Amino acid sequence: MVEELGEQSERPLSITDQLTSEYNTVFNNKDLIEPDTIVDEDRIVGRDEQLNRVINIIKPALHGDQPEDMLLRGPSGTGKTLIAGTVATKAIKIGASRDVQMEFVEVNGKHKKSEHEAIHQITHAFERELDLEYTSKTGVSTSSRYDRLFDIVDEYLDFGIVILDELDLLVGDSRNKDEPPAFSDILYKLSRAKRIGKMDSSFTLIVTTNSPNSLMSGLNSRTDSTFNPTEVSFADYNANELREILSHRRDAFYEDALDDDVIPYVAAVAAQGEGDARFAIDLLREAGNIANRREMQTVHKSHVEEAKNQVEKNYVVDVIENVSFQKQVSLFAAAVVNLYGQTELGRSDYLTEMSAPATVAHTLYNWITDHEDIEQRSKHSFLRWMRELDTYEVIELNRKGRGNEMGVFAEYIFHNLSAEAMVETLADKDKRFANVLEDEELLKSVVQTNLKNF
DNA sequence: ACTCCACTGGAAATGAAGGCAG
DNA sequence: CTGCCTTCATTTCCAGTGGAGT
Repeated sequence: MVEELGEQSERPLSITDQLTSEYNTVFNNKDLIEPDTIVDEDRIVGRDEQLNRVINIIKPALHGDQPEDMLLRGPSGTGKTLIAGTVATKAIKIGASRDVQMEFVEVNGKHKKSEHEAIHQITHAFERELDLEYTSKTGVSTSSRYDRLFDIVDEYLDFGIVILDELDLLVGDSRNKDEPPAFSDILYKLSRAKRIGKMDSSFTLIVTTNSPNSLMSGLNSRTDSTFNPTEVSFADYNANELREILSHRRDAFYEDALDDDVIPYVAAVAAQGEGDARFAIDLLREAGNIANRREMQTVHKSHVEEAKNQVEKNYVVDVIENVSFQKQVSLFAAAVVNLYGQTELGRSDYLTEMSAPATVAHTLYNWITDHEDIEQRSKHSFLRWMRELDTYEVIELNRKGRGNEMGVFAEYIFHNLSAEAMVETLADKDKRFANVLEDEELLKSVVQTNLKNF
């Protein structure tokens, strides 16, 4: 606690000076283009049909009837979560004015590892919304987590809305193939609780997914018979819709802070990719940030061009920051090998430049963990983590051969975020990484010796 | 087609953390 | 406090895989 205060370093300008200096921004209301903002209904574009359907499905809740569960399907950034969240928020407001106690919570399957964790998160979110005392996560069976959840809904709510975002990603422990994925159990237990009438009150499930097929085929037969959602499809936005979406959020910026061609350009760039509205909005915001940093009054097309890189980088940085410490160490080791090993890497025929061979990266992992007194895990774990980071597209993993009867090896390539940026990001985040970098010459020679011996 | 070897991937085992009952 | 239980991360064991040169 006390340590946090001790970190102040000397600054050229006093804090007061800096805080009171002229504030230059192109943003009038930045909230409008923050990722998680739930916007007014009139800012929702090109999704009239979906909006109507979701509204009609939720509506019975306001009259004491049980709404259908919903499955919102479509690629990412097509407004699924936005619409679910917006309608839920509105419904809660209306409910409150009619003395119907409602609440909604949202969990994203992407960030959850297991059934237990997901249920805990839902329970925890309700506890927070309702100002209840938090109950602990570990040391308690999953089924008692469910019970706590049902108790809360029963006791404090007339109706709950649970949004399960990107649920197909919540596969849980994939060790046993015969076991259904985690989301199957979650859906089964939640929808069963309603049907069986465990509670006086009830809730509805809104599931969103990019790949409805893998979701529905992952359900086992029990779940299948209890979970029968109404499906609503969402398609990619086209450039026109993206343009309109962005125009509706134009007032995030000051009147003349946007060049005329900025919004069409952002829309075109985003439509070229995936038709992902989130990406479009991130891009617009980042372009604004860049203009601000340059202390310019207006955002230009060229800022968007620059922002493109930044946004893609941010996605990777976001992943590395949310990954466990051991995985960060592994990544750091691989990045260091890549960064300091260039000369050696270029020398060999079977090594790609800008890569790091797994074996050497692992040796460095061991070296770093020794050096910084970090707990050391097995090679197997190291390899698994790196594979995992490959599936997150943080790095690219290639399998290569070493030549005659020398076997194959894996090499890690840094595409989306350069090894240098990766090392910097991590060194920024944790002192121990920065420590390792201090002795640059030593580190360099360790890397190169190991590459030579490889 | 074969060989070598580092990696892969599944399954089972182990160990740690932490709440709960007695 | 002790023994027990659940979940989760990691380790251990083991049977493949596959790149590339012969």
